[in-house]
Amino acid sequence: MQDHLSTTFAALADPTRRAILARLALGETNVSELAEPFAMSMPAVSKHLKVLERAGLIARGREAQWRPCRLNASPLKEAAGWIEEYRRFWTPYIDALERHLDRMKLAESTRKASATTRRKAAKPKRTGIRKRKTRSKRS
Amino acid sequence: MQDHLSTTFAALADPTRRAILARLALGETNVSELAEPFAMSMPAVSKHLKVLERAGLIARGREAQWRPCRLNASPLKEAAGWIEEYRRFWTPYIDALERHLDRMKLAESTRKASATTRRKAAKPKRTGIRKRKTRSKRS
DNA sequence: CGTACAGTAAACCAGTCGGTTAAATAACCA
DNA sequence: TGGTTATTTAACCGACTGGTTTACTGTACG
Repeated sequence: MQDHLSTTFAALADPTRRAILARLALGETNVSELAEPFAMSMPAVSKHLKVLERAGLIARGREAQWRPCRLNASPLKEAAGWIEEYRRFWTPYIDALERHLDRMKLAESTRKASATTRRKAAKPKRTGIRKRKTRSKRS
Repeated sequence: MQDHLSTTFAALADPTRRAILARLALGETNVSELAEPFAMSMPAVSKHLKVLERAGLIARGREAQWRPCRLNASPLKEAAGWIEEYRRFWTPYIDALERHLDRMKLAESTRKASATTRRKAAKPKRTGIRKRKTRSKRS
């Protein structure tokens, strides 16, 4: 796993690890207390913590025989930044407007496209996607 | 992979798939055009698309022999919502303030903790984490 | 000192992931 | 009809994941 973003998202792609982060948002604790709510062995939790640590999402210290864990949210900033780029696509009004404009622009470009040199391979004729109705199988 | 959030984050945890989403943010295309920038076979891209589709991040239609793909960002909304809960932990001022208050509260609670019945197993004495200095190996 | 406790490491296992090649499906085109 | 193009499916592979059990390392404490 090369890039920061990938390790961050991979670390977040597990409900146990997200729950651990949620717990750590309440303050630092040791491993046993983190493990307590989960129906799994300590080594399993220890592995999850290692994943979170390698993703930079937690920091671990030493306090006698305990290893206090603390949340470090800075990788989340990067992740949030990446996702944020797509906000306009889920903000309904913007999305609808955008698609409308897109369609307009397309209509216009196709109107004068007859004479244009064909670019790249196979720009499909773009009649739209039919909103999932025609997906055959895959119930 | 049970929950929505996990499948979404898992789908995002791959640079190829994020690049595909980035491409789709520019408008819908077919599979060949999506595959073009990547040094991998078509079936590999097809699998990535299937992952994205199962995560609800793209919708696929049919246009003759082409399968136009379109971005569907709504799962990102949920993901952004989850991450957003942690914003205060990476906003520096808020974070510092919060940790300060946390330390105050702790100092106070430990001051009157001598008489308290010991709760749960091993609440560590919480002298802090020493910011990664003592992590022994793991260069 | 020895014992109990907190946590990690090692070895193992089944299942998933990201990729491959080869073959199948589907639609167009001559 | 048969060929070309776009895409998916199938079978396979090596690597990684998420879990287990068992054994080890520290540290505290009686």
